[in-house]
Amino acid sequence: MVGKRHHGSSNMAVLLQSQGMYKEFSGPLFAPGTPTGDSLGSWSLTDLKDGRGNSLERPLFRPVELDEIGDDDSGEYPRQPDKKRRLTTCQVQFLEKSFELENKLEPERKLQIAKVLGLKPRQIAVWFQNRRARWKTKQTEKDYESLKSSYDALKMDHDSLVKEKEDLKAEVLSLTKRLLKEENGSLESFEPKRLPDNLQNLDSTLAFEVKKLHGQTMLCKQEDISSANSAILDSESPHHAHEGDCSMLMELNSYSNAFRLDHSDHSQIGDVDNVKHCNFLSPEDTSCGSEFHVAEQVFWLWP
DNA sequence: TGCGTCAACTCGCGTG
DNA sequence: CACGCGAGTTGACGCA
Repeated sequence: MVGKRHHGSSNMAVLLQSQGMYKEFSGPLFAPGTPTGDSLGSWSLTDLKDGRGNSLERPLFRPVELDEIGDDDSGEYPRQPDKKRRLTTCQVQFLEKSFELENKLEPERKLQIAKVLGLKPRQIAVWFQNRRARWKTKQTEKDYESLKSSYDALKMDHDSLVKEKEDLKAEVLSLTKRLLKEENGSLESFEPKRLPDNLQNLDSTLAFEVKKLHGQTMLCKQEDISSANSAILDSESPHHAHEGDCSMLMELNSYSNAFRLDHSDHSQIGDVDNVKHCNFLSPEDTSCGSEFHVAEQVFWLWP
């Protein structure tokens, strides 16, 4: 018994010091008369506060009934009754602080805490397991809230971008139609002006790459734009429009697709798929008919 | 009395 | 194979 008392007291100091809790538990530990308190020295939890800041002067142990004390697994801890009983506020607070410091429980630490709190090591292990489960649940809730707010923000961004895109699309359509009207409705008088600088650069890059990769004469030439234009303007034969030249349209739409063509077979250039690639708007968007098909290409030819 | 919380249990799995 | 852990469940308990 003497050995036990000494052991418990020194364990307490070591445990509390090692956990940085020495100061908080520096007062007398157990209320006088607590059956197990006497064996563990004169510590108490008078410095512990409850959730409202009130001092907790309850004994660390709940009072152990005499008939609860008996043999258990280790023979060293009071036998708990079969009925479930809640841990005292002080025990929970001690465990919480211990959990804050380290949410895993090494065997030696488990024994020390069990001794300090007068509980079975098994109870400490169970408490830590349940505590980890509660922590994980809360963490999951936090993660969910965080992800949800991110999702909401992204969705708002996305929605506004979609709306902006629709507005721009409508504006393009409107301006294109207006442009055609201003040209007296005659596409014949429609002369494409010079390309924007960036597109001219792109075109020369294309030419270089075509020569380099295929060692052949460039399929599409910048100087053929005028003939391409007249072909494009032939709204009755979009297929034919690509046989002569579609350099600009191809470069704008599908750089890689253009290079995948088998240049020995020029008939592929006019394939339906390639016609699609030469459109900026989706192929499904054919509500405006061939006039719009031409108009949209003209729009991109226009500086 | 219904419901939420929590200690304790069971089961399955991973690890040394 | 013992041990510890996570996940799921059970049952006691406190409260409105």
